[in-house]
Amino acid sequence: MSIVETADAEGSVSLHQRILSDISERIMSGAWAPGHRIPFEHELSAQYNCSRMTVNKALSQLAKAGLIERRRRSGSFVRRPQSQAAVLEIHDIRIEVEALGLPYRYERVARHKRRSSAEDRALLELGAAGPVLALECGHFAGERPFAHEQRLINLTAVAEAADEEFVAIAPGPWLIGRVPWSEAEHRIRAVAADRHIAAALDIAAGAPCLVVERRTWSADHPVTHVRFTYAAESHTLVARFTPSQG
Amino acid sequence: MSIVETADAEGSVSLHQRILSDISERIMSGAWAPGHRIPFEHELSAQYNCSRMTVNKALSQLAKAGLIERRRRSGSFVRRPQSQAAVLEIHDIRIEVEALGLPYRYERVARHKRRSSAEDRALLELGAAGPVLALECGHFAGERPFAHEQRLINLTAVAEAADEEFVAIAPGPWLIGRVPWSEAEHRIRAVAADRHIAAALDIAAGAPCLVVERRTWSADHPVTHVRFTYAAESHTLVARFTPSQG
DNA sequence: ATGGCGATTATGTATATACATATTGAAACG
DNA sequence: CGTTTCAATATGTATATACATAATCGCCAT
Repeated sequence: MSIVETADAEGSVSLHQRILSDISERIMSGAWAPGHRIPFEHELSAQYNCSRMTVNKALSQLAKAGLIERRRRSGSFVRRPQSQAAVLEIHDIRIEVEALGLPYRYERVARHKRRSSAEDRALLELGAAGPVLALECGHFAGERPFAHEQRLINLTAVAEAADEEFVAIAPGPWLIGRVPWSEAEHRIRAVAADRHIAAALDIAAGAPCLVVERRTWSADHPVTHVRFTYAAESHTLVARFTPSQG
Repeated sequence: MSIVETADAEGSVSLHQRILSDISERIMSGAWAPGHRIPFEHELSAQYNCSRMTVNKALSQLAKAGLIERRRRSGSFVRRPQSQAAVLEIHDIRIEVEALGLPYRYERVARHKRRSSAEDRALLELGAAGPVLALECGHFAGERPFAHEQRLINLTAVAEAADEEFVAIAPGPWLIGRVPWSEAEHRIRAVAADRHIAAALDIAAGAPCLVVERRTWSADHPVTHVRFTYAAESHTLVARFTPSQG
């Protein structure tokens, strides 16, 4: 999320947004270095000839975005960037494939309904035993395998999934829109392909693969755990930067 | 950035924040599904017995966070989640290592000052030729190699780097705080270790590695390009979720 | 010196009010 | 019947005002 929304498209930006982008620019350009005290609210309201509330709106947003730190009685200060946070966009695989200009094909490989094993519960971070749906799917770009999907769905949280075959539709798009998620966690790592994955992706066993695992919660209930495995050549994750706090 | 900042620690939350978290919870839990019209500002201000401005503050934040969409004359509606965006925190390697409870060691392997080659310019997305500093560094966790760093610094943008040996301090921490960055781009992928990397990380050639590349700009000038290579077992990137707009 | 205390100051939150703006629905008109 | 116009409505922005809260400075007494 960019802080300054519709940056000077024309002259039709609100005052507090102009104040925000003015200050934000001075920080980004380095004119106001970390630690620098930016003008007090009453000074800015005099400069811009507006009320303190308007300035306050701009500065509050800058503080929430982590660009400045506000201290009562002392003023507002440019923050030192702490941890770099990048926004990683994780799209539906169909969209990723089609962005490459290749035809997308989906295939359901396997589907098992079972009582959750200890391993299932570990993956889903599930406390008690209950029914789960285990799925294995292939995603293709043209003729080549693009990604292999191994997914667990917590049927206690998403009972309707038990009646879905997932032949015509992939579980990802099926879940999106049906289940409101509140939280998710991604783990990204490199692995060597085991025999199973090697066969699925049509690569040599031991070849490097990128693994993206996602665990999703909805209102504190585990919903799904999915592991996507990509052959090394086929995929690069791109993350754009956000100047955020630490 | 979580939308509800200090969620009900005690009763000491501001009213607009309570309104925000009330609504946010109803959306997250699915009680208010995508497309649902949430109460008008004047209705909420009656419910909470507060002014419309207070409600407006809460709803504006929800809109900016992408949870709701506001339409003049029609009201505010729960948005359908579009693209999933996760926040990827990329820390300094020292911090990552120490988080594992292992002693951290840094080592500068090589340092070359040169006129930028065509490859350098491609990596930095640099237009004209100019001096660059090429660095190669090792990061160790205990006795084991943890990550290998290959870095280019654009000396046109960061002239002072020419006088730094980078023996005592790693280029990452050196650059942070000295150069205000405004933008960065990350590329994450899996590769097979070539002989050079294999030797540096003390792994077999062809073994899978996680590569994180980062390109950084400051006020539209390319500053640095860095490639971190991790042995597969040593590292997993963790990304937390943000319910963001698309 | 030093420890406490009150005054000062900047931010944090909330209010009532005002007018602008976009959009919709209905009435008026050709 | 279709089009234009207009009023109603919800949000968007800005104001002046008020009081709360936290942090700091300086004064004063010990």
